[in-house]
Amino acid sequence: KFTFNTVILSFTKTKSMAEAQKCFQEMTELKIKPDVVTYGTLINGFCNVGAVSNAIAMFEKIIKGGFTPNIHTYTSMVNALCKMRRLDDAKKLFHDMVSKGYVPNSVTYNVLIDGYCKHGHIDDALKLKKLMAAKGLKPNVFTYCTLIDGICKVGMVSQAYEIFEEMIANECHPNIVTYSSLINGLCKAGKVDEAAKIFEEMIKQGQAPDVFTYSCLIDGYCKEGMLEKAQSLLKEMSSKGCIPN
RNA sequence: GCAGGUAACAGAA
Repeated sequence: KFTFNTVILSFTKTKSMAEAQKCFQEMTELKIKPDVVTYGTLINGFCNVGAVSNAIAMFEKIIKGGFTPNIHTYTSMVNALCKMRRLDDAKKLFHDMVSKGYVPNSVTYNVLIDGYCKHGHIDDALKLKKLMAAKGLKPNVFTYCTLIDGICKVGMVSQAYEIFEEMIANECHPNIVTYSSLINGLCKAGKVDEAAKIFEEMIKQGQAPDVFTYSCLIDGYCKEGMLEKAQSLLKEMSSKGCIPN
């Protein structure tokens, strides 16, 4: 069973859902009982290729079959619905889940926070962050990255920066995604100089910029017409072993 | 038989 689960997971990671399903079938033919992980892996796999209807079908099938989903299963489904822009359905499932006695963990909150952010519902996202804190779940790097990106994207870069400061004050260490999101936000707001400062800061903090980080800043410089800066960054990234794509 | 190992969240163009 563990072997099959691992193989199925590999197929879902390479987005080969046909292979994953074949593997699942093979496993049942061998009378090996799929478990909650097997179903969870498949559901998440379907979600990641945008086949949310397959995910929902499988979710309903296992429930009808008397199988008990766990928090991972629900979280995957909530995430899928959010990514499909079906925020209301996602919220509904979240509440169903809670009313059935499941306790959302930080990933569950994070996916819903991301859903709210991607819809521009920043107030609701922040409320959810408060709620998770009230439940004793500390916002983590994912929570902060999600919020910083979301808040930047509704054009409230200075508020995003406040969240960034809050995360540092709460001893949650910014990572490459945090810095890149903030740099992107600042660049898109035309604040390339500030973005460059954050870029320096991240290096000072021992976080090596990657292709995403460089792309954000290079794009920022280009859009401001600062082409020399853009070119020197392009050179710099190659010299630091970060291959431009 | 027991224990352990497997699945869910964030960034650019």
